[in-house]
Amino acid sequence: MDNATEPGKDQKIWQVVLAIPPGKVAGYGQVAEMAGLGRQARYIGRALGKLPQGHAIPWYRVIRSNGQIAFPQGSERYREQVSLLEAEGVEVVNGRVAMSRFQWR
DNA sequence: ATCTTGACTCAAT
DNA sequence: CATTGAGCCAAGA
Repeated sequence: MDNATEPGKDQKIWQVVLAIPPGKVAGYGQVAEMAGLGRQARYIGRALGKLPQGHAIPWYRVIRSNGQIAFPQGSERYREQVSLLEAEGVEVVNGRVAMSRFQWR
C-alpha cells in the first residue's frame, strides 16, 4: 500500500463541511477532528482555499473555534462569508457568530 | 533538507 | 477584551 499522502484528505474535509446543515456553523478544529485529521485545523483552511471555482462546498459555514470569522473584518472574503451566513439565517455580529449557532449537535 | 508562512487553538499575562 | 508565546502540521520557496 502506498504510504504517500492519501489522495482523499481534501475530499474527506469537503464531505464533513457538506454535512453541516444550513443555519449552523462549525469550527476548523472541529471539522478537522470529524474528518479524522486530528489537530490539522489549519489544513482545513488550506483545503478550502484550494477549492476550485464551481464547487458546492459551503466553506462559509466553517469558522474559528471561538465563533469568529477567519478573515479580518471589512475584507472582501469576510463580507462574502457574512452575507452567505446571514442568507441562511445565521446572525453575525461584529465578525462573530452566536455560540448557539455553533455546532449542530 | 531548511526556513517561512498560514482561512488554527490554547493558555498565560 | 488585547497581546504574546508556544504548539501544531503541511505546503511552498
